[in-house]
Amino acid sequence: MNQERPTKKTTIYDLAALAQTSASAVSAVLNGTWKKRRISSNLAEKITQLAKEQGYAVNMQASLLRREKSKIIGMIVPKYDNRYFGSIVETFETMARERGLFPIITCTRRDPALEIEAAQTLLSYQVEWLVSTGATDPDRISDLCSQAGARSVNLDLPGSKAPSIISDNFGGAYELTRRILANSKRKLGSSRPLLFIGGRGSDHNTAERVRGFRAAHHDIGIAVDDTHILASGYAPEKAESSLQALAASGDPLPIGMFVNSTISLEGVMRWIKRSGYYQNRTPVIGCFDWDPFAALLGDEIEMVRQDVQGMLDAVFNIIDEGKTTGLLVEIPPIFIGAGVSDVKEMPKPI
Amino acid sequence: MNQERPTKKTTIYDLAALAQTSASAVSAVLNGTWKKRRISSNLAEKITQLAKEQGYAVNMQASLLRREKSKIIGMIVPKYDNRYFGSIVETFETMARERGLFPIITCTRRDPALEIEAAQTLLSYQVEWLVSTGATDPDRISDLCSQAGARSVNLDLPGSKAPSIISDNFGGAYELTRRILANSKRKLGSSRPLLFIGGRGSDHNTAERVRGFRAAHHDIGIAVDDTHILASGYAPEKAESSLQALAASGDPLPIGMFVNSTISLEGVMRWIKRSGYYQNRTPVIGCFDWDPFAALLGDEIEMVRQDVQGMLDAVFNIIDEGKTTGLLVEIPPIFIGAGVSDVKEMPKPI
DNA sequence: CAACTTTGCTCAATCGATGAAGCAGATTGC
DNA sequence: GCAATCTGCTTCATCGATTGAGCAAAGTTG
Repeated sequence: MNQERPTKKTTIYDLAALAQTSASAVSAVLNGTWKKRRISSNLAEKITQLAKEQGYAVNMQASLLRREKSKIIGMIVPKYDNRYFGSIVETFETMARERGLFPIITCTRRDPALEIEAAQTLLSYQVEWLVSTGATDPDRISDLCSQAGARSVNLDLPGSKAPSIISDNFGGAYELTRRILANSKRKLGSSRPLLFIGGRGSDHNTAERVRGFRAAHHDIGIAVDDTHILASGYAPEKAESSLQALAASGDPLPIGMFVNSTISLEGVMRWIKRSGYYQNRTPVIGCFDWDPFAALLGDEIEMVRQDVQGMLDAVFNIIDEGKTTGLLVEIPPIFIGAGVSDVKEMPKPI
Repeated sequence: MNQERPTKKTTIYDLAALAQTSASAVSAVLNGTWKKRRISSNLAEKITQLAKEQGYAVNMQASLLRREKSKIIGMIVPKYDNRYFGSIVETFETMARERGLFPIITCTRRDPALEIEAAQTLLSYQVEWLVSTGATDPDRISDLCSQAGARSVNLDLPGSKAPSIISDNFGGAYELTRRILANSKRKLGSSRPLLFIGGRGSDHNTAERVRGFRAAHHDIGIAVDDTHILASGYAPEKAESSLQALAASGDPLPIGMFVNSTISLEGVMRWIKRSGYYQNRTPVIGCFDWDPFAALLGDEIEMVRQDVQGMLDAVFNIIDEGKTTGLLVEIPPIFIGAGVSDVKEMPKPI
């Protein structure tokens, strides 16, 4: 069954020859404009039949070259190794397809140089829109896009040169902190300040979450210990070594933690298990992100789930309307399991 | 900063006009063939400079139309919602790029119709190779590919019309079962048959794993209870409801389980927690797949990690060599944490 | 200095699909 | 019965990049 297959691809010219007609008739039939172009349904049927037999597939390169719109939408994503990005990508693909757009996704492994290169490649493929997810330098990408006549949208991390859709990091962190503090009080009788761990202090999201974290402490009159804000990176190892270092300093660790992502949580849980620091009583933990297994890891892990569907609804809303103003949309994250939350200062999107 | 941007894209003709030269000189300079084509480095520099200033990006559609090879490689993947597929996709992208290939990945959400449609779309984009990961009907896809003059490779689930790379499901399941049985004996004193849960009985991988599961039982002289093989699907809910149904039947559940994937494990863990069936003593569990949080879920979860890097090395080995014979390569999975394993009957790949 | 070679470029065809324009032949209107 | 309209196609230019062929000018050789 595996002959050497130099099978030259069937083109509309081949089909035209077979059907004794012209290439343009074939083209019209196969792209659905044949009624408009007054091709008889007789010929249409014949051509369709032949195309099926020959396993004809349009050459997109040729087709797109001729058309004005590519109907291609690109996405840049940092990693595929957690549920958040996985879900973003899967939802994005589905929603793009629903709109007749062809999604091309590219993973840049948090490498700034690769982000730029990937953006350029996607632009070469004539994407009409480029969604930069968690990009280090979204404005640079927006510039490239506008040079190439493509539109861009930022997701997860905001930029100033394109519409940006992000989680309400401040509001979410405020509420999450409030809950961890409440759990901690319930469990231990008194309210004590929490540890903040994970993320990069320099990025917008982490900064906003730290702000929410501080605000929640402030509002119930607890002082935050600045040495207990450990935003040293996203990798699990970073979280592990930060905890290790802090524990080694002799400073007693807080019994409650705000973990900035599931990736960091991985490191935190591993350290807790390995170090035995907390012995049998595990700390009260909250995580700004969600993972099904992490959610099962003990009773006191409070998780905020970012509203991926909501965020992508907002992204495609912008795309559908063709907006390009630099607006910032904040989507409230979802608190799972627990009852109704009365988050204050949580601005409604749009 | 957001003018209405009808910015027509810069073409080689625009650059040619600006540089007072011909389009073909511009083309030669920008695609690196200018030495071969005897363009002076003077002109080359001038054109390069202009291209940079104008933010020129080659139009891939035009370029690919003219070329013979597209250098595009497609991948079809069922889901992005677990570490296994996430890691496959990320590794695949990296390895493709290393080879100067442009990866296009598409997610089909385990929908057979979407698989075919996606394959066709990718072929329209002139992919040279198509890697079908976990496809329901890989042979159908191989047929489409060979009609279109593209090559195909199957990953994770085997087919008969293209080279297939899969985990050594039999060997892995045999060893995993052996370990669960050993753990169970250590914990409970006696060896009792396990429960097999998750996956689709009809798919190759599940069938092979059941075979390994049976063989391991057989080899230590324990009979497998056929009603304890629950391969009712991949979704977490399927696992949950199967367990619920089995428990409701009055039949006491085994105290050891072979869970066929992390997705199923999600349902299993949820059911165990919700139902309270096992009360405080959790069953001895093994999972044919790996997840960092699941690995932290208790002490007795034995996990096999599929060797993604090894599998993709094999995939690209085939691609690099241009092989098309229908060989089947089985890659041994990795047992983590535990010491050296003495798996018998584990055939070496290739 | 005539005959070659080399240098540095341009011309024009081409890839496959698309769609505006046009052209026969059939049909309708008055 | 002749113009106007309609039907059902075909012709051809076009999208942007690539590349074989070719050409003029400069340089080399004997």
